[in-house]
Amino acid sequence: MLRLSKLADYAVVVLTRLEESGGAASAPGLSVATGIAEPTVAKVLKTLAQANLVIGTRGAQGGYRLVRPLCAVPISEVIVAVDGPIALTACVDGAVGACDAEATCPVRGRWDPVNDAIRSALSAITLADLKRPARQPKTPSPVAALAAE
Amino acid sequence: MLRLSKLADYAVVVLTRLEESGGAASAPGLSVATGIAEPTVAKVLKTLAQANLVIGTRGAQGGYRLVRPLCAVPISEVIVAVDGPIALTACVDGAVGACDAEATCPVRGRWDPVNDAIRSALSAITLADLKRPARQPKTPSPVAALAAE
DNA sequence: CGCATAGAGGACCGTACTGGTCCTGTATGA
DNA sequence: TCATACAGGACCAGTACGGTCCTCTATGCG
Repeated sequence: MLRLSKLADYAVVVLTRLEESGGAASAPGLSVATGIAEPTVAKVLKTLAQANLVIGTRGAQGGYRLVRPLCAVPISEVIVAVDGPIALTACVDGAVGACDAEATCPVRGRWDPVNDAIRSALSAITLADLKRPARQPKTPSPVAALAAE
Repeated sequence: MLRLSKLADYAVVVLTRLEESGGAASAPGLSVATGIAEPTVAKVLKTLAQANLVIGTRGAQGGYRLVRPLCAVPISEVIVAVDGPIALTACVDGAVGACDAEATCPVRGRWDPVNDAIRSALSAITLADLKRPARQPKTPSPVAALAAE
């Protein structure tokens, strides 16, 4: 189904909520705000912190705050942070040994353009583009431009 | 990891091999040609037949043949045939009830542009684009155009 | 100074999905 | 008439993911 992991979905939700909370909030607070279980929210935030998308401060009155505004965060970055590198198949970047039929594989290493296309498509969309209303965006988003082809 | 199913990978391999065999071959024949186990090849071909990407003829001397040349088959079609609709998350096309936090979800239904972007990116690449050499394509592929943005 | 809060970083387990095989039925050519 | 090959399932095992929990560290407040 070409599915994205739920964690990545949660990450987007949490980050969006984080900005709505003024750019800073705690994991328990975000849990009640989003309806996502607290341990899960914490897990997502910890992952995002490792990717430097948020910064966590410990102690009482601690919490997480956004490093960049959502409009400066492409979803590709979130996906990479949570799900790892974007690669549709194992046969990427000339990886050797990942596929047992390397010798006979007729599409050897040719998924790369596909991966690149998806990467660039995801890089063109920022988290701000996923936010609620934005009914009539003044400037047509790159998404629309891509879809129009 | 945003992974594609192996079956879809196999499908591309099998279809490519099918064209190299003159557009027609049997499942056992494709199995030995690709190195993929015969039951798996059969499964993939059955799926592709349901999607009208190949046509199977029964009986001795039977087999499968391509309906369209590879250059007329976007990979998106193969992926949809094997893996189902391309949708990164459950919250697609305004599906209701799929997400238990619909009420509070701040990105409700906003993954759609992402899905569209990926769909269009995958639609712009045909199976012919994945074939072996094609080192210096005369006409820059749409993939390159997308990546250049 | 001590305690409550909150993040960091793991380990851990159940489930659901995928990959892969196999079985039965049907069609067709030699 | 039989061997071949597709059609359409059911079926099983391995794995990866989602989700929870535990321990440790840091920090603000009473």
